[in-house]
Amino acid sequence: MSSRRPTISDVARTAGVSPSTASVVFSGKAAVAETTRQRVLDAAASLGYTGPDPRAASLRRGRSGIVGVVFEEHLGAAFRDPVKTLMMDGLADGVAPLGAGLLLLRDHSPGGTEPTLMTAPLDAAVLIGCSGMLRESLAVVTARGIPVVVIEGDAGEGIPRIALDNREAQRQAASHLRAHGHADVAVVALPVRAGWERGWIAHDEPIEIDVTRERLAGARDVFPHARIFSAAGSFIDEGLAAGRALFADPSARPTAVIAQSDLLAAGVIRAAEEAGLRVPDDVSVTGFDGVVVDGLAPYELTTLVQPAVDKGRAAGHAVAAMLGGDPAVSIRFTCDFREGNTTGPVTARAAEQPMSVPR
Amino acid sequence: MSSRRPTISDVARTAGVSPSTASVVFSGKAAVAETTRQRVLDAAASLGYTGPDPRAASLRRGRSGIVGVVFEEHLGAAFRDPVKTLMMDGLADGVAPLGAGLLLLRDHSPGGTEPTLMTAPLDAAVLIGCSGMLRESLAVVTARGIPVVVIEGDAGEGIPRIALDNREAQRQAASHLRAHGHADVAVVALPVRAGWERGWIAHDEPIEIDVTRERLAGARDVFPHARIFSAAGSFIDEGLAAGRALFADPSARPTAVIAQSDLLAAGVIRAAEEAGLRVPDDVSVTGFDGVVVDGLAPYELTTLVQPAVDKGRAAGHAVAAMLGGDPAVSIRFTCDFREGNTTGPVTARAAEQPMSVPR
DNA sequence: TTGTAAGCGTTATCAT
DNA sequence: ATGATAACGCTTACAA
Repeated sequence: MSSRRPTISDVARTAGVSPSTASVVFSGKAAVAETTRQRVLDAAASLGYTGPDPRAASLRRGRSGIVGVVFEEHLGAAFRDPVKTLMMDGLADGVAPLGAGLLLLRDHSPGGTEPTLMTAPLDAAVLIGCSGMLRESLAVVTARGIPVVVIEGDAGEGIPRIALDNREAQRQAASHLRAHGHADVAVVALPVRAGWERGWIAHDEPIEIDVTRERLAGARDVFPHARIFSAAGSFIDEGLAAGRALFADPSARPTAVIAQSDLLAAGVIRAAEEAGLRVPDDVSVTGFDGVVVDGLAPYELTTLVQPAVDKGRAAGHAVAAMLGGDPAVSIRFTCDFREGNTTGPVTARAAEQPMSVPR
Repeated sequence: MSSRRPTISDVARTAGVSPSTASVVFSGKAAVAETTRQRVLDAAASLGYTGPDPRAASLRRGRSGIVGVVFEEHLGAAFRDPVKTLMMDGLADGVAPLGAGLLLLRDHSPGGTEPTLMTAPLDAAVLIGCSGMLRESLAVVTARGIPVVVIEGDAGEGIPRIALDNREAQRQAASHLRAHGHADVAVVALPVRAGWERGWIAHDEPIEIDVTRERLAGARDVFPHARIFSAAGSFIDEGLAAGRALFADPSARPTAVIAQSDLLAAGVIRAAEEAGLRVPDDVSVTGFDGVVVDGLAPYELTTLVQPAVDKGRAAGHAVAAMLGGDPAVSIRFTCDFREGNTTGPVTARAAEQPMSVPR
């Protein structure tokens, strides 16, 4: 009907009050006489005014109520990872007090039209991992005074991080295996770098991804010579493929496998079953993350439970604090070792097999 | 150093040009002499200006470059569903030409501070499902002229929908089973309503969730008397539990199971194995969705492949079209029947078993 | 190719 | 409790 959408001024005029009064009616930031209030509301209703335009409000306020979440990967891939999903949950919680929503951002925008760290109206940003490409945009964002927090990654300089005791935690699992008498242990690792194809890796292979490197270091603290098969991602099928590689040669089977994620561990277990091995009697398997692996029952993984939700929540709190003017703080979370039924002592049958030769 | 962040006017002044020229340098919307351009860029660099403030730009332009995605559930739960994940992928694609990003929004805001359909600076909104609670906010949003599209749900009135031929598709799978001689078929259904606990349902049970009801109707078109076990969600473990219920009584085992999702089907298969039944020799199983079920190999589900990515993309296109002033269009997608290795003819051994009695 | 000018719709501040 | 005023920072006709 009307040529343009009504504004708060229109409402004010109709109600016979000033724009500031009308504004206050909608924001509730100050007391308004009930009769006035009602008059404004009626005017709004009659004009079809549905409340302040968030765009204008955010300009004036200097806040958009939006927190950007930046992923390194394709969005679809990111959400297949249960740990990331849990983190998102925590993050949503953590920024809730801020009244903020989460804007999904991809690291690299091929088309160029997508919103980026630089073009989106963000109040703050949370990076999940931090590859090289991102560093550049990061400089821009911090220059603009937008708080940034990095989860599982290093953005250098004074950017607060939400970290995990990956190495120490993984060492715990390894020690657990050693205490059970395991000596011939293999590692099924997360990817070595972006775009990695699955395969065995040499002992001096440079590992670009922080999480992979740290967890591997923990395993090597206990088993320096463990063979390492690096998967192409944290998926059950990748673990299955890795497990097949591990168990292919009956004369060189490890008695235990340290998987760097629960999904990989689940795949390894499946490969073991396929090879006629029983878990944990013939081979012990440890995971990492402590997520619920759909369909893994009746197994209960021996794993490191990481506080994924808390990590997300902490990131949310961190940006909230920074927005409030408080100094940025890095936090390091700790994993809990949880013994399930996928690890056990080396048995006669397992030990009977010829030891595999490292390398 | 400076008391406030530099604006484009500051840059213009420093460069000795007008604000509009500086603006154009950053937006690239018009030709600028190279020397002028460089002068502006230098000025920006010297002032530490990192580009136009997106908030101001969005007010002026009337576009924020943000599309809201509204979920009924907890974010974490939503992303555990591979179909939703795929849809998000398609959606991200679909809104890309718009240059828009996706803002995650939850249906229900317990705290009350969360951004909502009404308070977020959205150009458009996509609802995944549409529960009652949402209807109200919807009115507000549409009143404001913000385009809205609903995927898998009914928002009433003239709100465009992205739908699926659930009933017809499910009927195809059922017919396939009948053609193979199956007569004693059970259905493992998606939840009957929000908050549903798994269990058998009576034939007159009212089913509140559209998808569940439609797919069930398709199955009943062929097998009116099929017993129905409704799971609490689309998860492998739910399918496993359902399968156990189905196979518990050896004297009342169905020769085929119609699962309303691939994840449920995967669980049913696992339950079958657990019960010592071979798939498809002893029991045939069909799924729905056509997603890759991590860890299901070597089975390949007989299923209905739904174009999940396309659905998302279509939703993106739809809002893009609406933003362009074109009329809203509802789209109905079609599933493809795909025969895998989880269905087959009724065998002597399966038929040998006593038929189960419906009800 | 560059400049001028007029908002975009709201809210914070300060008076009254 | 209400109102007047002045930004918030930018973009885009239109004019030069």
